Amino acid sequence: MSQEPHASLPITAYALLGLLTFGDELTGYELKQRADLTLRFYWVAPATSQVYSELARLTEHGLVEGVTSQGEGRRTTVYRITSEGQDALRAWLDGSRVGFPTLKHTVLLRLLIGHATEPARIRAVLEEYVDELAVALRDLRAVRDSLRGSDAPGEAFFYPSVVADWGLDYFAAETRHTRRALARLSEGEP
Amino acid sequence: MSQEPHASLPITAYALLGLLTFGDELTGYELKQRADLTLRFYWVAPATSQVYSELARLTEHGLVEGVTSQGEGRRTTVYRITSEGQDALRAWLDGSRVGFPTLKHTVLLRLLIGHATEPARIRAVLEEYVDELAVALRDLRAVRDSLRGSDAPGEAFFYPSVVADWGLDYFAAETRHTRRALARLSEGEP
DNA sequence: ACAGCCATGTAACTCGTTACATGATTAC
DNA sequence: GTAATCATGTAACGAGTTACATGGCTGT
Repeated sequence: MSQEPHASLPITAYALLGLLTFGDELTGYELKQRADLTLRFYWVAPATSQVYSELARLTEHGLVEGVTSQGEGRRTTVYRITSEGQDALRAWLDGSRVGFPTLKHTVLLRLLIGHATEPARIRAVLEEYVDELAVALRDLRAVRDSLRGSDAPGEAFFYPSVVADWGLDYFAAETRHTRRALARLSEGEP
Repeated sequence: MSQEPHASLPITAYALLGLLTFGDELTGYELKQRADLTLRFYWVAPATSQVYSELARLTEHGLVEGVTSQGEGRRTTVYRITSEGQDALRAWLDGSRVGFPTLKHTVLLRLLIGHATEPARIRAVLEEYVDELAVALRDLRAVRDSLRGSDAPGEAFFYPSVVADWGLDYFAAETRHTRRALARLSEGEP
């Protein structure tokens, strides 16, 4: 049970809590997999160890409860969100300042100081990024497709599908921006 | 002088080092301002204390050197990049894996678990984001405009101008994506 | 039998933040 | 004279990572 009702958690804790609101109970391991699948595009892919420590803290606060099954074999704990957890999540969504997204864009950072190396190297960096964007697009498209069937307004995966489509648009836009920068770099030299 | 030539620094150290490659010498305070002005859009706006501690470390490694002027009044230290620093920066640009950008998108995170609160709240979050994007666009446009005059290929601010234009495209795209999501949310309800 | 995945953690460490402290200089 | 800005840090802390340890289960 939660002693401190107003203890503020890191956003990642709410992110993990949010992943538990889609109707199923998950082990730490599964939660990590789910985070890797979807959350990584918009937030982070937390380390396995962090998933477990965050789950421990959420349990302490009573926002999550785990059922441990100790057969003779492997010990596993399945977590589900509690109603206090639902309340806390909603309070976070409703009450906290939104804040501007943070971008840690290693490609743009390199481009910014491009004059410190050869133009060919910068072009190579941008081309590598285009390739990686294609991979990300493919992965995210697979996720998006897996939501079909319950992505209509009111259905379970409506919001995730809106987010996935946003992500697809985002990667497509990034690809265009990268191509535009490459064209700009070619202006100077043949 | 650097004892360990291969001690790997955090990326933020290279980012700050990169800000010192535009031909001028800066105090820690000025470096922080410059980071707030441009770096924050693509990387981070490091805390003041981190700027100073990072400068101390860069100095230890011999990548930067500071000249302290102790008049009778205020003590100030102006930093410039050394040739070892130039080499290290170039080695980082050329040698390290690029890596995919990391997005910590609080808006998308909230949208992902939108079903945990009222639709009206989610719409409000998105509209707030559109407003903040407008501010960011205005700020970045001012930066971009300040580069005019030396933004042609080969000139001092060519790369920064490419980056700034990319950023402007990015914020414009984000605005479109947010509007699209808002439209999607309105499909369900009148 | 052995590799690879499932499952759960601990320990040490770094990055980066907030809060705080100090004092000089400039603008009104 | 006083508020804002310039300028430089220290201390405590928290988030998150990497490396490591342990062992059961599954497919070939």
